[in-house]
Amino acid sequence: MAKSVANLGDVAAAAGVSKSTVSRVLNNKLNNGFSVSVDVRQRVIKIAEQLRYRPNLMARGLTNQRTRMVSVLGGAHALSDMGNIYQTAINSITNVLDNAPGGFDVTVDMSQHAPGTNELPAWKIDGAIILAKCTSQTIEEIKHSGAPYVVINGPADSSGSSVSPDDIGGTELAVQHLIQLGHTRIAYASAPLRHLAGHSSLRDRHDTYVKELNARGLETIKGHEEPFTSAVDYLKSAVITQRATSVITYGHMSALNIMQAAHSLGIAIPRELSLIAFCDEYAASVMSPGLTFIDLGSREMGLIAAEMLLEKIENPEQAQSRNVKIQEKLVFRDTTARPCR
Amino acid sequence: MAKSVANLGDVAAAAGVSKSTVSRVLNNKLNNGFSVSVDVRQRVIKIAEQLRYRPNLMARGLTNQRTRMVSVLGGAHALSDMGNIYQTAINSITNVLDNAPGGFDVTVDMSQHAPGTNELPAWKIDGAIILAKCTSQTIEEIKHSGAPYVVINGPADSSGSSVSPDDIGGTELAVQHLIQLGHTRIAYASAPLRHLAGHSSLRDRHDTYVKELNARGLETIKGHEEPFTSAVDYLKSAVITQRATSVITYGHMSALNIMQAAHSLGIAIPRELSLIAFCDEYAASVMSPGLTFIDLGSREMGLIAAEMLLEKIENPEQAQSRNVKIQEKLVFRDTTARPCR
DNA sequence: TCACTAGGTCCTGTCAAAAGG
DNA sequence: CCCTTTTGACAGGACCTAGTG
Repeated sequence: MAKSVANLGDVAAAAGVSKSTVSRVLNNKLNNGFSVSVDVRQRVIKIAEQLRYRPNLMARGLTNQRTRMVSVLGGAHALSDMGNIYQTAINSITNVLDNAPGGFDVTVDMSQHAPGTNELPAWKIDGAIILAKCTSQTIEEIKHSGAPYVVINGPADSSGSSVSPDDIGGTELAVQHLIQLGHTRIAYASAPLRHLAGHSSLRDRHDTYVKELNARGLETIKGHEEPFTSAVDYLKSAVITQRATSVITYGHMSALNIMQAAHSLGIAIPRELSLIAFCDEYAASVMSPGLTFIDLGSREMGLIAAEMLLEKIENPEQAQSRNVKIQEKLVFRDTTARPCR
Repeated sequence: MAKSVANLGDVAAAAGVSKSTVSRVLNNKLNNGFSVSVDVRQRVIKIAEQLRYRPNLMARGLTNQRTRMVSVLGGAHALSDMGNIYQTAINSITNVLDNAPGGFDVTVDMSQHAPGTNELPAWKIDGAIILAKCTSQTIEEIKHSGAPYVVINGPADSSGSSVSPDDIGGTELAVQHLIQLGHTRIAYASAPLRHLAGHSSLRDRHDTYVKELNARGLETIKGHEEPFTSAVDYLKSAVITQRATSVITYGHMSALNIMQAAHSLGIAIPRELSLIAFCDEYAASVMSPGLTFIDLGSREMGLIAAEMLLEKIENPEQAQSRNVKIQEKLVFRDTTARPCR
């Protein structure tokens, strides 16, 4: 009673030709000196449509060993932070892969895998994109399966490519911007986000802050060493006690907390405090007032990651692994200004 | 040179038994009077591990017509809003399905499908969960494929189940809460979100606001009819001109905008203005001050949706479609208080 | 009854080969 | 023997029915 879906044989029978002919017509295979009469071609196509024929991709994948399926790993933790950069990246990844010749199905794996277990889908995939990180076991599995992979905003070993934002350059831009505006008391507020533990961005942004200030003979503002727990307490210490006139903060969520805290302490932004954060265009666009931010280039990251992956899928032998750094850009808007003191 | 993955035959050869034996051992099939010696069983399992054998699911799916794969559709638009309820729902969906006997792979389809095209993955799936909405063509495809489906926060026709929050009840709770606190001038601020066009929540929340106020002989505050474009202008009209002492707003993003606007207009929350929004626990938890909100129960929605889907997958004949309404709950925190005038 | 296996089945893609002119 | 059009047989990997010693 279950609806039986039409298969190649059904179409062949209905069209009065062999299965091979149907297969070749529908797949447009013109290689081995193959040709069909216009007559047969049209009949086959028409009947396939009538019967709503869709090839059974399990059988297809069984023979040609390709599934045209690309998996995005690490979705569960990467998407847990509100509106973070990975959403934008995923959008551009799907754009590229959807529109690639032949097309790929992009699926995001959302399972929260217990540590030590395998993150790969049970399906054979043609390629993988990893958001920030995955377990070393997963990397092993991917390598063993032979599928190429690209890591976005995280490290890859020699067998895989990576695309990351240049956090060092971005932090330099932020410091330069504030100094050009006339600030000399510049604070750094780190992120309290749990799932970021150990991510290079934490270290890179912080260390560059310290290095840049030291290089210019400026004093760092205490509290930069570790994540703040209360934005109000942080501002009391950094702005009121230590007289910072500007804060560079890890991300848009911490920026939001700092803005709220500044309001409640009666500190005007940007008149009394300049604020700058790392995030992407989308996150910044939904905040008001317009945040001055270091654009991580998430759209570009997704684009490049997808293109590199595509190259490796199409050309497994030839394409080689690369580690690309995306330049971060300063977007000057309403939360930074000359200091008033 | 390409690493060839071990298959059933390889394991069988290495263990010195037949493929059937390996298959049955690994699948624990004890039905048809099948049995194995402890000896063979252990040897097979050990060798399978050594060779890192993983069944080729294409071949498996070919025979038993099940893929143990569940697809979440509508991810692209559902996840575009920062930190919205679907992320939480997806998390509980994956929890349930991962831990189901046998386990399911949950993948979220992220492609932004051109209107009129098919949203289904090319793969046969065992079931689908739809976030808010999908094209009617997709529904047709799912039905034709015979896979069961459940819609979260959206309408389903007779062949599918649905789980939605009770927006009418939730709005009643919000109005009641404000009235109990002593408010009589209650405003409603709708959402400017594009991808929500036509969603029942827009109508339900708005209409219930009007109905509840009318029923109590209270005047509605102008501006409720359509989404605001500028939160500052909205508050000027609703709070300053029309002297509203409280605002019910569509979601956490509009709440955020209103909080920012209130700050910049010098309106203290909750002393001069009470604010209440519809969202889930997670969104509310990252905002400060603690937002009073109507909890949409996204975790529960995901849970129930996954369980209903599971039931239909395991019991295609017996399980019947249901439309479940989740009760919304008021969470009283720091943005609502007695009016001061 | 126990312990195990051969071989057919699912459906598509491919290749060598054959039919028709 | 040519070319064009079409085909049958088989591979691919796991599962299951029927069957063996």
